[in-house]
Amino acid sequence: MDSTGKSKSAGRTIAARHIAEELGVSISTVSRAFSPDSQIAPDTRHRILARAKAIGYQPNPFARSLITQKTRIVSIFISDVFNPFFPEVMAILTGELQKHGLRVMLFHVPEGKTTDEVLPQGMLYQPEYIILMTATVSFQRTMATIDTGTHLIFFNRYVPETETFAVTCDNKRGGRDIAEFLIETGHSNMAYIAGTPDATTSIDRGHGFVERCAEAGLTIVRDNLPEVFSYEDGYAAACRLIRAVPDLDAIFCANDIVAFGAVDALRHGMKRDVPRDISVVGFDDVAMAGWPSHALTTYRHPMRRMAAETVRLIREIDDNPDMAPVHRSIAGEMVPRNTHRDRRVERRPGD
Amino acid sequence: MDSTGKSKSAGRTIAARHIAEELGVSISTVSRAFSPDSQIAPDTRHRILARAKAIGYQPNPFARSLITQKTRIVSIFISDVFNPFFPEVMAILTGELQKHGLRVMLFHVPEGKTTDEVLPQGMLYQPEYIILMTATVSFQRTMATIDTGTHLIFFNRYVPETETFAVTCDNKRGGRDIAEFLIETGHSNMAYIAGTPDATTSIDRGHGFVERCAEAGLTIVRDNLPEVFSYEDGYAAACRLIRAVPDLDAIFCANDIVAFGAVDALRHGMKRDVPRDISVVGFDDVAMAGWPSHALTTYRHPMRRMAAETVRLIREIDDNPDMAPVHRSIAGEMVPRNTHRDRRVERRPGD
DNA sequence: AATGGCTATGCAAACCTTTGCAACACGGAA
DNA sequence: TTCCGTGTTGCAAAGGTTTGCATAGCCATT
Repeated sequence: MDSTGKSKSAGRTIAARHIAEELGVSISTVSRAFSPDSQIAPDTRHRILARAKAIGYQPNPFARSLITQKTRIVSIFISDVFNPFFPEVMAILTGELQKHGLRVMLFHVPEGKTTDEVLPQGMLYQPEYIILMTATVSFQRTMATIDTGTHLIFFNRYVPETETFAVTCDNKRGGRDIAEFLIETGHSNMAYIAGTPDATTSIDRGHGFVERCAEAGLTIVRDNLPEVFSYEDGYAAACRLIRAVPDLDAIFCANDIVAFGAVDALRHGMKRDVPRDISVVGFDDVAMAGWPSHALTTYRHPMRRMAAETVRLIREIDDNPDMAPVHRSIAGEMVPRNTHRDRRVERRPGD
Repeated sequence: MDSTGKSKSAGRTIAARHIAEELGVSISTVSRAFSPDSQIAPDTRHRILARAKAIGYQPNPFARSLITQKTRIVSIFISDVFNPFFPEVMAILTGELQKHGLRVMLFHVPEGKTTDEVLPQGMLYQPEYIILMTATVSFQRTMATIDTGTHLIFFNRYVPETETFAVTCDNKRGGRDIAEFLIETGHSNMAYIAGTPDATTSIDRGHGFVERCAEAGLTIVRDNLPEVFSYEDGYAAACRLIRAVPDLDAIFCANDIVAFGAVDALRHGMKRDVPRDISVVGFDDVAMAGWPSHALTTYRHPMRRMAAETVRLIREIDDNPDMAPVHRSIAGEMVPRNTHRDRRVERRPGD
């Protein structure tokens, strides 16, 4: 009997039922042993938990979330545009969330598609949180998602018009700090190499930089890259700038990769001495910025703190689901290395 | 009536029931509309699917997998040791799997823990596939996992003793190719800077390299790094090697990052001219290996093809679940740039 | 001794789906 | 007309859990 199809690896999953039978209690009691603030005799709970551990039982999360409507899932949306800290961010995010009983599901938004198109797929699993590392999400979809009770958190970007949760680097402040630094060290003829014009990160860095320069009475040259942030783009942009304004004394680049391109362009392509003739400052402080071969003066992106902050934010929302959306922007810090030079000494040797 | 607690955002989830009521059919029929080879009148299916699309209904994956025992989930385990292709690999893996209706869950194995300890957490979701990018998994746990019917796939590493699915770079072949290349270009006094001795990748690269050199009658110096692969390790190791064997004419490094360290050590620390005095070859071909500032001669890691191959493998297993474990190792290719030099010309100018 | 209150447990409904089996309608063949 | 086969649909069980309500036991109070 039992005919066919039932024979393969019989009884694969262990359910609460098994423990209940073994210990002569009801399924409900087993269930209660696993919810901390349930009414159950300490001794009973202990016996159940011990037995569960022995045979490796844990409540089935699917069945559980089917009834509780709480999935403990956070969906992270990524796209092809990667930041250099991606591995660390993923490790921190996944590791910390996991520590607090949350699971990470990953969704990819391919080149030609918008986040709006992929979002419904992720929503099927009714995640409690969605972390968006992609840019392309519309106002309408954002609102529709929030309506379902899922909390949307923008990571390293934000949608200016809407009121949503966001954790970003304080890019404007960063731009200001860099301007401050360059002004303090005696620069007066500066340029900014921006990234893609729609990236809020690049825009804000530029804003801060220009703003602070303006306060000091300086105007700066700008070069808007047509495409994404890349080494080659930085190389080309630096060449263009030097041809247009030969007596530039500093270039601020929207990120380190672009800065590496710029430094190499100046040194090899345009035969300038960095930092003697001209200073270059990046943004991010990627690992190799610290290597002796580059020793890039840059601004440290608080990516790890942002990841940690995101987890903290999620826990706060967990405790208070009706919390109003907040935008946490986190400051980084100047990392002076060897691609800038203090030009004040030339003018005021006695200072 | 309805007293309390029931009022918040009523009827959030839309279920098959709703469509059934609207269209005057049973829930079963709605369900059948979504399984392609189910007996249902084409017209009925059409009506249901149309209505579903209109109100945005899709079968609840939790309830579905509760009964079908098929979760369509693949769990990926990562740790803190990252390869430089991590972002791309994740994008390819997630994107492709998603295309085929599979979902990716991410699990992190923290520094002090072994994969064995975290694996049970991931198993709770009964993934159909597990992709392991971490090293620390025991034979015993491996077998226990396979017993549950979950397919274990090692990515970029493998457990030599066990018979499991694995997709790796053909590291031995790579080592041989590099040896071949250096011998061909007239090198005869070579060294190898290995990574951590337990990493199969590093071991196999070394094996292949040494083996091919031995065939040519050459013995090589080896330097085993005490710690993980890093720029600093490469720097230190190169210094050690040069002090021990001053007339070295080539160093093969277990990866590009180490190679960058070695190049910088030779150039700045040990005052050697690379490639005039000594050649350095890396392994991976990370993005910056191609930048003019480095122009590293290296070996291209077929990481993208490996990711694609992993997806293909999963689809094959999908079609034939009893498939015997296979180890797919994928070859890369030499990428000659400017950190090596053809030394034959010095000896046989007329050749 | 009887009652009240409290704690610990069990029952059963609910969450949403899939699927074997039964029923039903319908058309064609005998 | 009756019967049978075919194609379509519904019923109900199953999957594993959580939780409101009811019950049972126990101790303490009057």
